[in-house]
Amino acid sequence: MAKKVQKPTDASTEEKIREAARKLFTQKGYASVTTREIAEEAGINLALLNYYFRSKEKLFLQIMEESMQQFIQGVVVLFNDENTSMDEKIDKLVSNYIDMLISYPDLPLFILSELRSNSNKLAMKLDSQIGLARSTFIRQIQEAMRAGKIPEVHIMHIIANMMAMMVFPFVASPLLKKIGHVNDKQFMELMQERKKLVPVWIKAMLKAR
Amino acid sequence: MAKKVQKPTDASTEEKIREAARKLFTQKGYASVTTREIAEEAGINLALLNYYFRSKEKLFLQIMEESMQQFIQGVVVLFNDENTSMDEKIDKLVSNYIDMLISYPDLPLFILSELRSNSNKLAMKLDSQIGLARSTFIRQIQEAMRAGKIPEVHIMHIIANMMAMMVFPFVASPLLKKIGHVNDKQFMELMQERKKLVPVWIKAMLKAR
DNA sequence: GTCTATATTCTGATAGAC
DNA sequence: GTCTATCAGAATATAGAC
Repeated sequence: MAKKVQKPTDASTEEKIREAARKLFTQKGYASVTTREIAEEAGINLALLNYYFRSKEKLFLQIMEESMQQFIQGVVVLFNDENTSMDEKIDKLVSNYIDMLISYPDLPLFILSELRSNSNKLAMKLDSQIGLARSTFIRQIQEAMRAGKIPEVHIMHIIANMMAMMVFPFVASPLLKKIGHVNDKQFMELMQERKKLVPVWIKAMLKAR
Repeated sequence: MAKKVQKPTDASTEEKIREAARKLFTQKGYASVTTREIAEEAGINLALLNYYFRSKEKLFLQIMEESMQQFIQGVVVLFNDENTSMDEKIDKLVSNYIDMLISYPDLPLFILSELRSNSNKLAMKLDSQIGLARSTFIRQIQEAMRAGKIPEVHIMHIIANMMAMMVFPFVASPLLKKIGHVNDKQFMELMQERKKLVPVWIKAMLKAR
């Protein structure tokens, strides 16, 4: 009975700030969020933010590293399983990844837009994430192409297409809701539906010529 | 011999500012751009920007209206042609739209990210654009579904999939370049390739069940 | 570790001369 | 119409007390 008695705050202050920053950055982007907002959202004082993270940018870079890992690694990890067929892998990947996106719907647009406006700051962090991804993910697909199960196209097309089918609806959600006349609840139901539909579409695409 | 003699500036000052703003906003997003930057890029003084547009936000809303029109109308206009088959429409739409995206590769990410962080300001402008889109574009597809040429799924899926295949690579270009080990030139060549590939993939997807 | 107060720079916008 | 100079407010960051 030591730790909890000493401090009335449950989650550590550092973590509270990190959580607040993650929420606001993901919702509004780096440039639109002020450090005061983050401090208020975290229920602490502005000075404390700089005490823990030294600067807005350093805090941002920490958040971005975690976010990029979540965004990219999610695609990769599942492809490391050598015991399932290509088609089974697609089923699993899509289902799990869309589940992740349903939990963090603002994640992809956040990452992609910060990657555009802050490419200089983030190039290194991106590289380290990609490094882990390249190795296993891509080899799997290229083998299937050489085996003649899939028409030969540049691997980037395949990756782009698969990511597009999973990620794009979340990136364009405000637009798609308007065009499709669906509300937030219906939209999420449609995303649930996509867990079964997208694998069918991807497999059809892969074989098309 | 009146107009050009009176003013030494070739493109009207107003247009120079608009061009500079469009360029910077699309590259970096509303919040990351300062009015001073825009003035410098336009080669004029900060005060002039406010003289012509009264405020940063008013300037932004003008740019956004034009950009959204270009982004959304491009998809729609081509679907108004009643004299071509469904498949021909897809070929034309994809080819023309990807051409547009090659000319303005930053447009989609700009619009989608501003739509997230400024949904309040932009809701009206979005509605008026969508209004024009809904009518013809969607009816065409729904007819094909009722005719049994396409499995019945929610129309939003179809729109999302088609947009995803055309737009997503441009939204995720920094990521895809890294993962696919392609440079800027190769990337654009792959986008050219997609003008022929995407229609094939879309048709395969539409028929898949 | 946490706060208040403050220094410093930046940003949007305007006043006023030409 | 275009510029210089400047204001008022906001934002990041730090100093210093507790």
